[in-house]
Amino acid sequence: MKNDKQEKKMSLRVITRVSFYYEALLKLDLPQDSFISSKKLEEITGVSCNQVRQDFFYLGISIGKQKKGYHVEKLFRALRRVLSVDRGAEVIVVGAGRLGRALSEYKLFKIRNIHVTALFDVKPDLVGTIVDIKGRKTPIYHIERLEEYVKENTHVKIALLTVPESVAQEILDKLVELGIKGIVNYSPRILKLAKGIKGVQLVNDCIGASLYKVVYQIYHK
Amino acid sequence: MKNDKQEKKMSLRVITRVSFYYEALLKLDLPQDSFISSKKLEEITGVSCNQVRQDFFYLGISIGKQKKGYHVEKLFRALRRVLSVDRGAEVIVVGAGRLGRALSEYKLFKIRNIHVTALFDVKPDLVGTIVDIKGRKTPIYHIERLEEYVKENTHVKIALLTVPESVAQEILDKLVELGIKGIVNYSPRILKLAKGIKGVQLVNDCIGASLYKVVYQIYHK
DNA sequence: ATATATAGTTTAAAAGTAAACGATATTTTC
DNA sequence: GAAAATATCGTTTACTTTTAAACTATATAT
Repeated sequence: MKNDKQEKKMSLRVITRVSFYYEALLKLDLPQDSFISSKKLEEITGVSCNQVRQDFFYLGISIGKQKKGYHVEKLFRALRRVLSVDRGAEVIVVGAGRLGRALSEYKLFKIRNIHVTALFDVKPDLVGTIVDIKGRKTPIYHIERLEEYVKENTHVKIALLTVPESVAQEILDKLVELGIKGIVNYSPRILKLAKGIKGVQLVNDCIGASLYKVVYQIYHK
Repeated sequence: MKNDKQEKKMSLRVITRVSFYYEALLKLDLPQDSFISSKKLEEITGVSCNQVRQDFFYLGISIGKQKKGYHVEKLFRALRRVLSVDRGAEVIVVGAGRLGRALSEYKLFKIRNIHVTALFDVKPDLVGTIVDIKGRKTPIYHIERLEEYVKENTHVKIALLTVPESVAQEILDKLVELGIKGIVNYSPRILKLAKGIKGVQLVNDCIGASLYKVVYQIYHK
């Protein structure tokens, strides 16, 4: 079966791996006209060389040279394109607790051209303060100002949701109502979009689950 | 094909969902002798009722009554058993940055009987301080004391790894060498166990990837 | 007695992963 | 310089896991 080279829809797994390839290239900072093999990418990212080639095939990136690998500059451009790095994104973080602030300064967002422009919370000791995110002064606003902010900053289309699960669904609905088009929910509950909502991207991510798995595996061996 | 009811190996996906069921039961706090249906569990956890039944079937939990659902007390016990909640776990966090500290106070660890007993870091302004984790005073030690700590606290078998990716592999290897049996790696790189290592559980979890996915999806619609 | 809600089970479909294979450019050997 | 060996790719195939749907049975309610 031939790969038809048209744009494919990537799953979360694929996107994660492709991001790793991109970040590996950035980190290695090889000469633009050198080559990197799938084996080398395995070393750096931990993704098997078979999987690397499979991903490139799936994405229509067929620029490899036998016995050498992939031309660094070409690969770099190809990855930037599939990831839409050039377009970047400004996002807000709703819930300025430890997790929210940790995400705000997540190192790898910067090189992906993703920037947190504001945080929101209800806690009086957080609201009104300014956090420093890689040199940028970023404010924490009261959550009441969410609506105003989103309406004034129409380029902000994405929110990271790090509020307690008890209010997560409610705030998600509010965000969607305000026109937010992408949400990552980090509360330990699978949130859902209200019926009939189209064109909004929602990803649920439970960061505690990995530890659950390890605990489980240790007791079941 | 009959379900043979022997203990099955759960994947991360299954464990995550089962944890949600367990946490939903805790949260609802229904009378012990009432019933809860798969539909109701869908409402609370976001997991479809089909998937709920499928999971229970897979796990050999067949305690449902038609037209009523699952007996709350029985279900509660069954879930505790498959998750090994009773045995609990004490874990350490290596890397006391924002993410490390966020995880330390992760609400749902407590109800799963998981407790962080110590954090480790190299930063002078962190080392020596005490953080309060749900009422427990928890120390941040210099990472040099890792070996000593692990050897003195042999019941600690699990570590959460929240260090920069540049040192992640190195510290993972160290942890394994010291006898740690389970590690969750939160750095954006797929770490691997050294060749020949058996009986150690490693899960790689990249918390930034979900946002990457949302950004991607928004630009590819 | 019939209808309905709900479970348990099976089946089918989709997604994801790993492995194998053939092709070819470069390197090595004679 | 020619032939053989090798590294590496692109592609295919097979396998496994995961999810979704459909179906059957039954206890309760009408």
